[in-house]
Amino acid sequence: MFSVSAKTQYAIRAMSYLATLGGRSATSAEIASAESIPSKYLEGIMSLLKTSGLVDSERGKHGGYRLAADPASITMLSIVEALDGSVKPVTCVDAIGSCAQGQGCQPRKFWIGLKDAIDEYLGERTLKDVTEG
Amino acid sequence: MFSVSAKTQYAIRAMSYLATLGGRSATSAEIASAESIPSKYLEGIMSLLKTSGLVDSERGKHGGYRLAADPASITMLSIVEALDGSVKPVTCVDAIGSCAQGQGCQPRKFWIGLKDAIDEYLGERTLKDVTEG
DNA sequence: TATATTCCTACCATCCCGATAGGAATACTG
DNA sequence: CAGTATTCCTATCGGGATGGTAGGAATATA
Repeated sequence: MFSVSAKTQYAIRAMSYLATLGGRSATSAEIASAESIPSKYLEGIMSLLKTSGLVDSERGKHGGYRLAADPASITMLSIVEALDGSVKPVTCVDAIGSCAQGQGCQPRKFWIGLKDAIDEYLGERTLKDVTEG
Repeated sequence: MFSVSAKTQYAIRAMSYLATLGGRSATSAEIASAESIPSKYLEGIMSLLKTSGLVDSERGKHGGYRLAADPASITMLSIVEALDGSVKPVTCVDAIGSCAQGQGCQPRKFWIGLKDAIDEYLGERTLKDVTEG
């Protein structure tokens, strides 16, 4: 359980690849080829990364993608959230007044604690940590 | 992302309900009614809990389910694993030699670390913690 | 104008999941 | 033994998410 979508795994590999380029930009096709990711599928992923501000893009000839920030300042949490949304074990974790049990709901506290644990782990590792040995 | 299946949430509620009975047994139908869980669906869930040794069951008239252990010694991890399997963000976390990158694969270490963080959180809370206020 | 790229929309196939149905096995009760 | 209440097993189904494809519009360069 708690498996990570292919989309997110692809995104991490794409980001890692960009991190190795030292600021140079790469086209979606180049990344797809280098990382063995379905080319057309990756296009959509790169768009999501763009929307979230994790990469910058340029269109037209000689266009492509580059990291929008230093690998050391891009958290894994930001990548994961860009594709699959925020960590939410159960739907009520962010619905403040929605719990019929009120603010003392113990299960809800339990799930929020899990979310916090995951967010903390993902938030304190960066793309640099995962990319470099 | 990382949402918990309805099956697991149902299971936790069913286990919580059993925990309130102080050792008395309850039928699947009673639990379903008390917790507003689809009755037939819950039957299958109880079977899984039985297989995992979390509950004991008796068939026939006056049959039913009871907790197999004290709520304080049933970890949330054991419940979650009974239904959705072990925490496995990516498939390679437990495939020792399967990583083409060898033992130094950094992404794999990252995912294993996430698994460990989740397992630790779930492993150190018990049914008692979640059931009681 | 030609070409290479991002970007947008629609579509499709497949799998997973929540849920239902029906009935077999089992155990108690009179 | 007959009836009944239960667990347990197997099959099925509909819907939604997911991985992946297709085609083309917008945009930039040469």
